[in-house]
Amino acid sequence: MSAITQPLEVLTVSEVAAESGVAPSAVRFYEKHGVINAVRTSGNQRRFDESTACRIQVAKLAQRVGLSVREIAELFDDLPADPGPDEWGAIAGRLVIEAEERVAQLKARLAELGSGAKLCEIGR
Amino acid sequence: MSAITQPLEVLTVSEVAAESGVAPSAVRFYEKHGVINAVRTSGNQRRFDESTACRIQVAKLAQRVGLSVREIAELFDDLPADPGPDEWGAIAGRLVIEAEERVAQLKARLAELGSGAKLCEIGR
DNA sequence: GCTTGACTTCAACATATGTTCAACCCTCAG
DNA sequence: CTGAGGGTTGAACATATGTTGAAGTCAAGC
Repeated sequence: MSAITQPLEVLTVSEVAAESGVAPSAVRFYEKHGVINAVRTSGNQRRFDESTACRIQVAKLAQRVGLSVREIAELFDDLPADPGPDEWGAIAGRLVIEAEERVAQLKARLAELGSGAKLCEIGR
Repeated sequence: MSAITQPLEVLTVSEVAAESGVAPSAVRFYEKHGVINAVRTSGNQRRFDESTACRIQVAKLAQRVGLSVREIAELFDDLPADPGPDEWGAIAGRLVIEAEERVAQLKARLAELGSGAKLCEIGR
């Protein structure tokens, strides 16, 4: 089994930043907080794999629906390096579920506020 | 037409805080940023109307789905003092729409990321 | 093997969202 | 009218999410 071990982690901070549309400082920030992962060269420079820009783009979407960086890092916790479409799909699914749950909770609590006439009286 | 002008703005900071489940400092923060409105007594103390606690509770829900305090203040911009159920309903509706729009955008962009195989490859 | 451009860390700054504290002021029940 | 309890402002602190800049190191093409 000669599985060729290709250089999977090859992108620099700037490359990832350009690919994902954020500043290099943000790339370092996301690594520090576990949203993305890097290996280091012998000279201590970060190298990222191809999936990194995708993680960042998903992270930005997640922030928009209310997830914190910590929550996003947790979401990605069991995402392997170089994930396949199936693994990405699972993460995306979980993110959508979480977002929909928040909206469902929003609706439910708004309804509560409206019915428990005492506190508030939203729509009826 | 002797419309009795009842004391509509009568609650103190602490009362609103207790009613809405946040700290008094947060109540002052929300007033400062236009999420809630106060009138002042002759001695310069804040007085809020009964709808204030409701605004705050809705604001907390809105934050959970990704709206900033500024966005929430804008949402409440055309909410009158002492709003009726109809006005509350309109605000609640707009908030739900906004939240659902964000989730829809999340789904759409996740789909884009998955289809434009070049960038990412989420689920297929 | 150099030089130049990119990378490193660390600290300071910036904004958003609050909390805490000190010093002072108002309100209202008795 | 007075005093206790709560309100006021402002500054400092705290956390989250980044950006900027300085001082020094690495990488890679010539």
